Amino acid sequence: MTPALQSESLTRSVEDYLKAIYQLSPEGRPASTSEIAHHLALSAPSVTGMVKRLSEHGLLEHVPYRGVQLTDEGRRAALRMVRRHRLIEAYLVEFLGYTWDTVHGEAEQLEHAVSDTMIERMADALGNPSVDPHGDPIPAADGSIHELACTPLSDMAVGETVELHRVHESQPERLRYIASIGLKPGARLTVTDRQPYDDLVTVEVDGVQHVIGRELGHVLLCVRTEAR
Amino acid sequence: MTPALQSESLTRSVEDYLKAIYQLSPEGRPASTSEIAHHLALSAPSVTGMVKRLSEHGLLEHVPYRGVQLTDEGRRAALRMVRRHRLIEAYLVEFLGYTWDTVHGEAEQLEHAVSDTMIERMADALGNPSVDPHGDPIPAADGSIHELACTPLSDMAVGETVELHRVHESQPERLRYIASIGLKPGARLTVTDRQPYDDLVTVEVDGVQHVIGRELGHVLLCVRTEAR
DNA sequence: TCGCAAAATTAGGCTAACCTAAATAGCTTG
DNA sequence: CAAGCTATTTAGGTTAGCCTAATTTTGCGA
Repeated sequence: MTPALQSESLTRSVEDYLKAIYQLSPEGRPASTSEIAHHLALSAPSVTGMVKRLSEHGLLEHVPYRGVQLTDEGRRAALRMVRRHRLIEAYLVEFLGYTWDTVHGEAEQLEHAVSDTMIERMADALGNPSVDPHGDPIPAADGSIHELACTPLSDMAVGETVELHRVHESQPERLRYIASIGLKPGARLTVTDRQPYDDLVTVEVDGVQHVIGRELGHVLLCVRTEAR
Repeated sequence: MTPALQSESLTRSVEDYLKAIYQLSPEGRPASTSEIAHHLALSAPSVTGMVKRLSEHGLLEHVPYRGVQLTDEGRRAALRMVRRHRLIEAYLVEFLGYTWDTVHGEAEQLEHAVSDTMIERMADALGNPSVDPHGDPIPAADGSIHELACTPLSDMAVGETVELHRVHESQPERLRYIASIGLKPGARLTVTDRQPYDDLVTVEVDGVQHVIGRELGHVLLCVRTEAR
């Protein structure tokens, strides 16, 4: 393995790859070349090439034709990017009048450009929050992260009342729709109906009924509560 | 000339070149290859190569062996970068606890990464300031810039009382020294002595005398005032 | 278990930006 | 006014990161 890349010297591309691989491999399941390519909007051969370089630098392990896993060093770098991204999102909403549908793209750029010092200043200004505006947990500076156990809305039974914790979506248009029907982290909702086809569930939010399809139901991560 | 580069598509490097050339050519005097190379810490051949590309894209005019001047389009792009840089500096000092000696490097990165929207939000949060923490004027969003007529301290005569308006310096260590002797934009100082060698002038700031050499004297830009 | 489709990799190329070494243009001065 | 120094440009090469086309591997279904 080539002399370790210092954390400073990771390029933008490398940072993007590491973050993508981290997000594509929950519980350390390997990520495939085509998943990574799709996530980053690149061709598969480009990914193969970069994966080779990154594994030579000790940031990940690649078993040809089998997939890719981050090493501890790679995971550390990935979590650093996730922390940056989510803190930036939180800062933009809190201090610069952004709404949750517009922060992703801006953060995607800034996460590569901001110094560690500035990130920590932003964290301080925010009071070291534990979640970002979508409810996603913000890894600590030491790399620890506490994922709250959530269940997708689509797995909830009729009659359950739940609190919405996370909204796993980054497309602005979809986020605007979600917000428009009152769904934000912290919202309380009750499952009032469920169709035997297509995982369609009906929920009541703020006294209004909405039908939620399969795709959306997987994006809305909830925690069960007692009805109030 | 090749189809105009859209403003969005300028690379980091191109933005740096344009800003450098702008800063190296007051009143439209052409900038030389070696000046640009020195300013950007690049080799002269690299500059020749980039200059050729930029002039093909209509951002500047190059007369071989004679130097380089920005076109209107190039100047617009350069002023956009200067605006970004200075607003970012102001924002970091005002809202994130930075001091004037530490903002330059951070802004140098951020100026390439921040969206136009975010820049304008920062400007609003600051109340659309006209100068940055070093007293340098911030170009307006439309590209207009109002340079206050200043005189270097080294040109002041004994007995004059002046107000310090701009400090043309970006090296952290030097800025810390300057601040440590009470010199900040807005400071009032009186020239109490002048040596017949080396342009050494003695000034009184807050009742304390300091000897200022030639280099520093050129960096401190002042406006004459009546003694109070 | 054979054959085929999908996934992955290899081969070969391109562009932006940088570099060093070599050649040339322009200025200055004896 | 020629010699020589300096500034600049040309020539040729490198690296990172991307691409398409061709090839190879894997796994699945008949």
